[in-house]
Amino acid sequence: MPNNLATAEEPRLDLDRFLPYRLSVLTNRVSSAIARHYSERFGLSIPEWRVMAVLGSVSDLSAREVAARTAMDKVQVSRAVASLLKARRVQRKTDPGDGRVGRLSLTPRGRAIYDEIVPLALHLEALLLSALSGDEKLALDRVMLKLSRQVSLLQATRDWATIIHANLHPATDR
Amino acid sequence: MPNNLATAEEPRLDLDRFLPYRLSVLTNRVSSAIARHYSERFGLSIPEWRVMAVLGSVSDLSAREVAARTAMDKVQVSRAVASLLKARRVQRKTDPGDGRVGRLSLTPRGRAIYDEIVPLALHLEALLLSALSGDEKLALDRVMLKLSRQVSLLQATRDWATIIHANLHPATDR
DNA sequence: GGGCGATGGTTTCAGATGAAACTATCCGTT
DNA sequence: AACGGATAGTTTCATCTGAAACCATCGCCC
Repeated sequence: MPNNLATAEEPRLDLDRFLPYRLSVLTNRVSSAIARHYSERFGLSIPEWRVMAVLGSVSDLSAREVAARTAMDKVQVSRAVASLLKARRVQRKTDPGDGRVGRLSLTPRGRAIYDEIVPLALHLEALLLSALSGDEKLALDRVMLKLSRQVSLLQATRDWATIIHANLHPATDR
Repeated sequence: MPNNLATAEEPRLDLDRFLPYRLSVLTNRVSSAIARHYSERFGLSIPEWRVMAVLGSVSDLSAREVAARTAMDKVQVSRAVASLLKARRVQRKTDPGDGRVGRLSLTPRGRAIYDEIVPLALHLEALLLSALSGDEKLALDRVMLKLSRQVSLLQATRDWATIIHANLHPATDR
């Protein structure tokens, strides 16, 4: 059995088999390998790259919309955009109908970088995935979807932590 | 096909299907949900919790050994340990045979917290995994192992980025 | 058309983080 | 036993990050 729970009669925690920990280690290693790459070659941070990635496929988004599509918060987006503006990689035009909103798009310079990064990113992904069989890739896809949905569900549950805690300690709360 | 690469005849990047991105979003959501929990209830950061988690199952480790087992670097461990020492959750005894080395272990107070957290952590993991079938759990386990090994392999490759880049642009390097 | 709550976005401040410098101890060599 | 390089661990410094405060504009209501 792969997870701790399966054998959890007497509670025992082995970090190496604990899913949140494994996820975190794997992700950090993947991210930092890739980040180093983006950064060395293009001086892009991950937030900046994410903003460029979405603007590369859909233009004229507001910062709010970029945030929604990248799972970043508005502060992160604001900072990434500020830096990209300074480097003339994206441009902002105030929305004609709403003075608060800035419509963002790649400049030609930004587009050139985008066009160079995309094959690179895909190649990196392919290298990673080359360790998996076709079935495993499909399974990974499905499992990640399910886990994502499950996290959303759990987060949406009001007072998740409390509920869990109540489950574990039915009568006493501290 | 689940990944971008499979359809990469004309390079196109959809962030939502890009593995490193998906991993990162999923992990961050899992981690921050859990971190909020540890932090609210016990005033523990993730690094601190990791240190406690390994000391809970193996005592008298050095900071170096803790780092190795948690995939943290020595600075992170040093800071986490400093904070745990101050809170009297772990204790350090200088190694009798080597004055540089501190042997770390949980104090009774630390052990009490550990004993309270472990079932909680396992329960959280179980909630997450409850979205998956048995087969899917096994597949997840296998796939994560393979991906981890692949990342190691790629990182071990000298000058990974350069090699990739060379593959993509056989003749010109900027 | 003048307030007023809501929304888009930025700035500030304080704590977290990483890289590199630093300290202390150790071990092998002479 | 003294030097020099290696190792354990800490501190410093500069950057990053997140939360909350902030500013501007908007849409609604009177």
